[in-house]
Amino acid sequence: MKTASDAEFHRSPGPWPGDLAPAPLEGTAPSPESSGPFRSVGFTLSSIGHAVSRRFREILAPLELEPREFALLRGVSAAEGQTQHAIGGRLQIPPSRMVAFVDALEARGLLERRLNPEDRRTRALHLTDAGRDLLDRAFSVALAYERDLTADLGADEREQLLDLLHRVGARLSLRPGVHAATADSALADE
Amino acid sequence: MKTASDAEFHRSPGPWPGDLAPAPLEGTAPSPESSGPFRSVGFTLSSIGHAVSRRFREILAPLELEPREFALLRGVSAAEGQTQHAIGGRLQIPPSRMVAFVDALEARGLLERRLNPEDRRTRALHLTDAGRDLLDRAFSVALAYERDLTADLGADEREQLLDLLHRVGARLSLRPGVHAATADSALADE
DNA sequence: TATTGTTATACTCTATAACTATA
DNA sequence: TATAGTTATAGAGTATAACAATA
Repeated sequence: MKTASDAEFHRSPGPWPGDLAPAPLEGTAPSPESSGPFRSVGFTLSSIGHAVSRRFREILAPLELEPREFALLRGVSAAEGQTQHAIGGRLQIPPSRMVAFVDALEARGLLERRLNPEDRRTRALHLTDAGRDLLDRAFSVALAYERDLTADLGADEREQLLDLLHRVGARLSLRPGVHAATADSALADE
Repeated sequence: MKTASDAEFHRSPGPWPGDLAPAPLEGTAPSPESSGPFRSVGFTLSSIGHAVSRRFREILAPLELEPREFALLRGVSAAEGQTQHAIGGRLQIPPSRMVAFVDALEARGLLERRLNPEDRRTRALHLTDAGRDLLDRAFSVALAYERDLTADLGADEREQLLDLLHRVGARLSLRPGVHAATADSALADE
């Protein structure tokens, strides 16, 4: 049993260990269109997803913003004035982690905690003008990145890709255990 | 400047911070520019890649094998008898990390270090029978997972997906800096 | 002097749980 | 008694550098 959410703000599950072809390490460079006869969708998805995240982190770096900080600014922007608890809950950030994130962004003047006279335990989060400004810039960076990523795709291909991805993604949201693809079944025949 | 490789055995770049639609947290999206169903390829790739990795870790867990350990076993299997240094180099595992990984797998009797009389600094890595056995089982689990992931796709759709993914992936292997999509450009117009 | 493998150290990240102040 | 936010603590993971043995 997993304890709780293992969603966005939690530790990454780590990389995929390589393609399924038995001996890909010899010979030529790991070029994307290498001569492998079998290419795993799982491997490809995992490594491209990894690369997409890494690159996004890189292009966001000049704004001195981590992806998760971007996400938090977005979360505040989308629910301005809500409590730290509520916003953290939506992003599945544990309370104790929220403190550090908000501290850092508040210290940079990007958002602020406001006291609520009606419930003096809570802190309402608001973006500052600087925060809104930076969030706008981060958005435009993210949009440029998105355009760049899909620059070689026609509009129809882009839709096709998203459709196929969602169909694969739908397989993943099924609960584990009802699948044949667990190592338990491999253990069974030992 | 990055120090060196940030490939498979290094810390994950972390999750994508959410889709690009400005206000996705409320009930229905009152998004002004991207009316409704704008879905970012970057977001989708990142989150599905994440989910694929996480699930793979889960289905491998009954074998008491982490994805990276699976990768290392594969690496040894593909280059049996080569030095720890050489195999680690191919998988881009820093030397000091190799020690711990090999220690753990050797302690479980899955691989062994053999001394090389011709160069007594080096350790040649070999799989044991148990290691080969476990690797086989891990492979069959990975193949079942792959089949499950793509169960809703026809053979042609599968090829199409891989093709589209590789075309997006090709955008990522370009060096950063030559892109328009860096936050530097957003900084420029402040 | 360079290289292979090892060990040691320091640092980051984060999960957990105590703690406070309110309610 | 329960909740919002904070602080403290401990543990995992890992990058870096020092190190020993060998070339």
